Formats: sequence, structure tokens, C-alpha cells
Amino acid sequence: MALTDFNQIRRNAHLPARIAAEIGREIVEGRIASGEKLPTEHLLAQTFGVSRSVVREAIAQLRNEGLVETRQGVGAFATEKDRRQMIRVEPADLTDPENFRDLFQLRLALEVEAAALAAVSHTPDDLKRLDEVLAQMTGAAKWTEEGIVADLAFHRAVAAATRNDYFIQFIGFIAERIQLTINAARAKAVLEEIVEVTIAEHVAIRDAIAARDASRARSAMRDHLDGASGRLNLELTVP
Amino acid sequence: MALTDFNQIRRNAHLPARIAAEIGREIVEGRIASGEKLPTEHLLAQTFGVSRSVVREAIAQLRNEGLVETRQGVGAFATEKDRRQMIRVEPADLTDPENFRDLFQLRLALEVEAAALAAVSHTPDDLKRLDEVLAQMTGAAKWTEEGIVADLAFHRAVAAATRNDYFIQFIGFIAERIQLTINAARAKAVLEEIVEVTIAEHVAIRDAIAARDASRARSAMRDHLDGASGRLNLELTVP
DNA sequence: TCTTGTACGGTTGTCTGATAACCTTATATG
DNA sequence: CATATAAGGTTATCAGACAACCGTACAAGA
Repeated sequence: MALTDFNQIRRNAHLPARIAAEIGREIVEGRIASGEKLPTEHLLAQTFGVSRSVVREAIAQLRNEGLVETRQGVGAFATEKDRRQMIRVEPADLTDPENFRDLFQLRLALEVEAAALAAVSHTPDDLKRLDEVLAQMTGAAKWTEEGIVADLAFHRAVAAATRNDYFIQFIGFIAERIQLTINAARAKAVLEEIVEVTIAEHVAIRDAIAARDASRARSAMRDHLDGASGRLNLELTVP
Repeated sequence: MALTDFNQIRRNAHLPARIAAEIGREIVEGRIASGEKLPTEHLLAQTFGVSRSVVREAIAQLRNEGLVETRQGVGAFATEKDRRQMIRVEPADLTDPENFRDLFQLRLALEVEAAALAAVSHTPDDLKRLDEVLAQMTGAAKWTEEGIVADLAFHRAVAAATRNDYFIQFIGFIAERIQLTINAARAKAVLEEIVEVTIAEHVAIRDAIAARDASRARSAMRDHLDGASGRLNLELTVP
């Protein structure tokens, strides 16, 4: 690798993260091949002009992300692409409407199928939880903070009803990202007026799940998310 | 929090990871509430009987996983549950058939919709890439290592044709996990005989995408993954 | 020749202590 | 009362050292 490529780290915020990003880029963009050995910590520290502690923390972060593996007494190596352990979504990316739409589309894919799965797999407890959340939602007079939280809770409850940990994890993760972004955008004024529509859609989903009708649950969820995207002025490529 | 709860770290492998796990457990299990301040690094080091470097690395890891946030000059705080930043899938979990089935079901949700999206969004280049992979697949006489790689490449190509980075990232991640697990299970003998079926299904998907027929692409992919799951003796809850 | 033991240099892991940057709070000042 | 300033605590970074470990080269013995 070319050591001269990266240096001149500005001294303001969180050195290790920036250095980790720097080295990480070298790896994902292939300039450090899979399995190749990284320079020694000592050399990296010297190259970046920081202390070894900082380099160590950076490498620890990369190891945590699954991009490098370290072997004591030997060195640090870029891991085979196969074993990358994580998925990350940068909140900053979501300020771009196009990225936001893309993530919303992914959410649709997941939640539509989750609804179908929930229809088949839910237990009585799951249904009770769904009803609780719905009640809470209807109770929230206005579409304020609580309304948004309740909405998130509903989708989380549907995910839970799938009895599939991966759906729970993935949907929870994505829905939260999306809700946070919406929240940050403060489109509340618009949302207030359409709260009833949203509740009705939620009820439709709940009923389909309760009836154990997978295909109706699927389309109800699709309608809901399609509607939601419209209200957010998103144009999904496949409705 | 109760400092007396954790100490006595055995001295064999990767202290920071073990301490991070220890503190992390305190957080996810709620013994350290959201937003609550952690003890100071100095105190933690003293409590665990290790040096501050180790504690720092542990905290760095937790920060990386999104479980804590640090503010210079103030302290480290357990983050609100909302902002957990990552998704991780432990390969070890997938040896459990039930977990494997659950992940496969998630994959189905993603890939079915990806096929539909690809039908709408693909460019000529994407289609060319699909055909290349298919050719390569047909060329591989037997369902050997190359066949599996080619299969993975096909699904990756479909994901790429969505022109949606999140689909690409998520599907790539999941499909790889699944393929690795299959590979580890060495069910090759069984697979050899059904290679033609698989190729036919792939061609069906390709044709639907090429025809820009979203709904046909959706059902073709659903059929394919449904078939694949059957060949793996998985019983998906919602076919 | 082949195997085994051992010494050596290099690398990561951990420790220690110090300094800088930063925040919060209390106190002094106008 | 509002604002500036000082003090103390905390994290961030630095520097240097030693420990644990690995790979290799080389010598000794069969």
C-alpha cells in the first residue's frame, strides 16, 4: 500500500474515528487487498503523525466492524470480504431524499412480508400487544411526539409478531432510522391532519393479521406504506 | 450501578472485548438506564483491575456499537435505545436450523421485492451483467464451488439492478451469510442433481426483469427461493 | 539428511504516568 | 443581575516501557 496517500489529519474531532475511516476506505476500495497485512501500529502512528494509542483505537474499531483481524505478535490483516460482520447506515446519508426513498423502499419490502408472516405466526400475546399499541395511538389526540412513538411501536409490534428475530432486528433498525429522519425534518404540521387515515390503515393491518390472512396482511401493509410514502412526498419506484 | 457486580476478569484472551461485553450487558439488560452516566474510566479500571487503556478500548468498542456516547470532559453515557447503529448476525447462530430458516425468510422478503424493483429500474448494463452471470452458471458443468459462487453472483447482480444501495448492501450481506452456511453444511451431493432446475428458475427471473414486468419478477423470485428452501429441507412459514 | 531445540527480532497487548482539551460549577466582578 | 474568571474533574492524546506471542533462522543431535 502507498503510505504517502494518507496523512495530514486535521486536529479537531475524534482522531481514531477519522483514521479508522481512512484505513477502512483503503480496504473497502481494495487498495489493501483481502488478507494483506497492514503496516505496523508503530509505522501507522508515525505516518499519521499521531500516537500509537490512537492508531490502536482505530484498528480496534475496524476489527469491531469486521474489516481487519489482528493476531498478537504477527500483525493486523484485512479480512476476507466473506466475513464482514456488520451493516451500517449513516444517518447523515438519509438527509439526501434519494437515499431516504431507497431506504423506505427497503423498509416496504421487509414490512410487507413481515405482515404476512405475522398473520401466520402470531400468538395471542402478540395480538394483545398490537391492540394495546393501537389504543395508545388512538388515544394520542394529536400527532405529536407520542403519536410518532406509537406508530413506531406498532410496526415494532408487527415485527415481533413474526416470531422471527431477524425481522425484528432489521425492521426495528430501519424503521427507527426512518422515523428519526422524519422527526428531524419536522413535517409535523402536515402529519397532524392525516392521523386518522393512518390509524385506519393500521387497523386494517391489525385485522388482517388477526384473521391470519397472510395475503390480505401483505397488501394492507403495502397500502399503508405506499400511502405513508405519498404523504412524505416520496415517489416509490414500485408501488 | 453496582460496581461490585463485575470483577475477576480471567487473564487469557482479549480483555477489552470481555470488559466491553460486561458493560454492554449492564446496558442492554437495563441495569444501566438509558442516558445514565457510566463510572469514570479511572474508576472502571480500578474496579476491573486493569489499566485505563483497556477500559478505554472497551468503551471505544461500545461507542462503536452505539451503546454509549462519550463527551470529552464530561463522561460516558448509555445511549438512548433509539440510536443503536448496527446490525450484526453471528455466523454461529446460523448453525441452528431454525435461525437459518428465519434468515432465509428474511432473504425471501428482500429478494422478492428486489426482483420487482430490478424489473423497473435496471439499466442495459445491469441486464448484460445478469446474462454474463447466467452464462457462467450454465457453463459450470457441475454444481461445484464455481456454481455456488455463480449463484451468489446472480443474486448480487439482481440486487445491483435495483439501483438501490441499501438493497445491494443488505442482500449482499444476507445472501453471503446464507451461502457460507450452505457451503459449510456440504450439501453438495444433493445439489448437483438439481442444478438444471435452479438455472431454469434463474432464467425465468432474468426474463421477467428484462421484460420490465415487476409482478412477474416478484413471483418468479418467490418461486425460486421457495424452491430453493424446499431443496434445503427448510419449511418456510409463508410460501 | 532430518528432526528437535533454542535463541532472536518483530509485533501486538497491556501498563504507567503525564499533559492537553474540554465541560461544569462556583466564585468574583462590573 | 449578568458576565467574566478560576477551579476541579473527565475524557483525549501522548510517550515510553515491559509482557506475551509468533515466525524464522540456526545449531545440535539422531
